[in-house]
Amino acid sequence: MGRSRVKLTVAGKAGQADAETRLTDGDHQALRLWLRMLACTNLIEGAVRERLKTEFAITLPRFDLMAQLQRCPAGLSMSELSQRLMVTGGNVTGIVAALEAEGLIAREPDAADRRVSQVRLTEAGRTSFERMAEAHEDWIIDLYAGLSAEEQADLSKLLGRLKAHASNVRN
Amino acid sequence: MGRSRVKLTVAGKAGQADAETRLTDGDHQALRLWLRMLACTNLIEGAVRERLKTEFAITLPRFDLMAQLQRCPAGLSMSELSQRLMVTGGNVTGIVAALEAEGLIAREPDAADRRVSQVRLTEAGRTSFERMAEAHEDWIIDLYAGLSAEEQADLSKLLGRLKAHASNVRN
DNA sequence: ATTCTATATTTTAATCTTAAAGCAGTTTTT
DNA sequence: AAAAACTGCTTTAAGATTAAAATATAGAAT
Repeated sequence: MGRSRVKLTVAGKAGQADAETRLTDGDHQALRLWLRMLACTNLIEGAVRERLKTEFAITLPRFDLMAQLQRCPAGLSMSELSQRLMVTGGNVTGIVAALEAEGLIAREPDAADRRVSQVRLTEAGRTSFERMAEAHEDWIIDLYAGLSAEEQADLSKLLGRLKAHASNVRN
Repeated sequence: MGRSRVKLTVAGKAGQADAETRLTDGDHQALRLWLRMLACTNLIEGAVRERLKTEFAITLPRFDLMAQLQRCPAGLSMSELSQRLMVTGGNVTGIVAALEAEGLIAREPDAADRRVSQVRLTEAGRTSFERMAEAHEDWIIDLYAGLSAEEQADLSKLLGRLKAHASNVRN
């Protein structure tokens, strides 16, 4: 992301160009639009990831998992987390293990079904998450502040229509 | 500016629900918009990944790298690829190695600077990419077909504005 | 020319991700 | 009840990704 011109010598995230940069006149409107949309999303997601890392030393997947747990103080099973996060079970296993090792979440065996683990935030996890969530929402608000409320509503509407259509485009 | 409590999730893939599904009334407009945008992007990107995999047995990163090379028949160095793809050099090293092993690209030492490798598509790579690119563009056109040309233009304009603003939101 | 600095690339260690295989426990069939 | 089928979770293998360290080469400064 457009850091300054400093030495992004070897390791840095390279370059200022984005997906859109590689377009040609011949490309179809939809393709151009797609690349622009991708560039936008990556820009915002990258900013969020970076700030979560630098300000709170946490990754986005872990933050997302904690967000689910905060909304369900009673706890969630691994399967429920998998569904809500829209990722595979194996993935949840790994992220839960990491957060548990950090003391931010805890697991308890389910009394009724011995296959199930109930996962919930610890007190430390809840406290930590609340601070992060507040900052996170502010970042998003700032990142979208270039659009007025009306423009945001328009954008939302167009995306809603796009989503509705794309969901139905099956092979 | 602490706002309402954040209830969010950022998507991954799998399952049916999407990021938007878990919003609450208290959430700020920008946050809702962001989650919707993320859901849209993930939906489309997921469809593209899946089809590249099932129809052409290739991953999206590899396809993207080949797309860069097709635009530059003279070849690109690892650094140039890194910049254009907006990923780190180490990442390019891995993807190039995989494509080279498949015979789709080739590397040649640069005559002028012995640190540099020039990478380009092989004949097989070019042929293969052309077929994939055509299908890819068709998929995108279909996925966006729920929006009229005007709506697509509106969306593009809004995203352009968003991108311009978000690029300037630096810490 | 020698040393210092910068650039190009690779390697390594982490994290995240999926698909598929495997294990353990539950439920349904027979 | 025994067998079969299903569910919840973990493990494994492969790929993508980054940051940071390591190499090798080039260019600049002394």
